[in-house]
Amino acid sequence: MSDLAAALDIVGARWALLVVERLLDGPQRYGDLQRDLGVPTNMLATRLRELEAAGVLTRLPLRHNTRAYALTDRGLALREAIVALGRWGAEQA
Amino acid sequence: MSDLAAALDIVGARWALLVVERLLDGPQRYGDLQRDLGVPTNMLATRLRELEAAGVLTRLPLRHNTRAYALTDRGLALREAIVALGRWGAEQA
DNA sequence: CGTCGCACTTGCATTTTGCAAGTGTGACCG
DNA sequence: CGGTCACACTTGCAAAATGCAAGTGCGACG
Repeated sequence: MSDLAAALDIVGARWALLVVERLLDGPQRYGDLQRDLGVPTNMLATRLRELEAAGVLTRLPLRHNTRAYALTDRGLALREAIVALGRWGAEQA
Repeated sequence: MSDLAAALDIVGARWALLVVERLLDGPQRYGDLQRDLGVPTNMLATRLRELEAAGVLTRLPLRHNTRAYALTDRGLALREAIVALGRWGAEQA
């Protein structure tokens, strides 16, 4: 499997990169991600579980039943790729 | 829709970026892509149609019922993003 | 005129995604 | 102490995307 295929295996699923992009601005709560991205709640829950398992993000417990999701170093390392893809997308206007 | 979302709308589908990556090495024929990537033939046909419609690649007629697929400028512009994602994928070893 | 390679298409099973509604839990209000 | 609320999910089911296997069309070549 190529390097690109390995990357897509982790962040190639629908919404995954968009979640990571949102977290580049700092930790976010579940409801914030949901409202900002418009992602279906079950998909968001699934993606967050997968990305946590892949070591891309972690859960930070806040108060009682509230937590925030924050990128790990591995997640932050996606910034370059996300910026590059975003620039490409912007050029298609 | 964000720039990233716009990009993923075009190259976010499964196999799409892998096809583009393969074409960064130069034009390829259908059978070559299929064998090199291990992509199901109907998916490959669908992706090639979509990527052509999006202006990412073009068909170059060779002889009779053979053609090659080549990236357009728009397709070549994905190189930076693909390299960045590939590097990230390599770091996860 | 029959066979071959190439580029697909088609039919159907499996998997992923999406929508809508429901669940659990602790804080806060009266 | 009971009721309501916000938040973070889970669940059930329909729709869409993906994958597998087999089939089609069509020039070239013998």
